[in-house]
Amino acid sequence: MKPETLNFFERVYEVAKQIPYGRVTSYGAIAVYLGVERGARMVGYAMNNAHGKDVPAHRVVNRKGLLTGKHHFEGTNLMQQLLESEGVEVVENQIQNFDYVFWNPSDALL
DNA sequence: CTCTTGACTGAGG
DNA sequence: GCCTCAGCCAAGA
Repeated sequence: MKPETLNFFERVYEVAKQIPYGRVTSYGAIAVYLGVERGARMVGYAMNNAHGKDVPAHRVVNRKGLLTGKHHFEGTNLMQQLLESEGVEVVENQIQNFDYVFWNPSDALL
């Protein structure tokens, strides 16, 4: 697999798929890992297109650990349920102990 | 080609 | 710590 040949979206998917169980990361972290430090929004944009793929989009939140993309999931709290089923505590769309469950691709895939 | 729209982020008040 | 503003890049109309 040559990431350079993959489309931006596909690269985002590859990173998202590598997020460990029970962990989460941010759009910005993925963007930085992809070399597009200013492309955090593009990551979210890609996630929108990730629907229907094997991409754990529920493990990707904004830098505050807020489930800003929950409205893109079915129902009103599916995203939160998925996270809690993995052991991630979520209250009011806000991930608890965010620093603890946060997974930095640039650090893990170093 | 130009304009709008975001699942974002960092800086400033 | 919260709110607002502006920059950011890609895709679609």
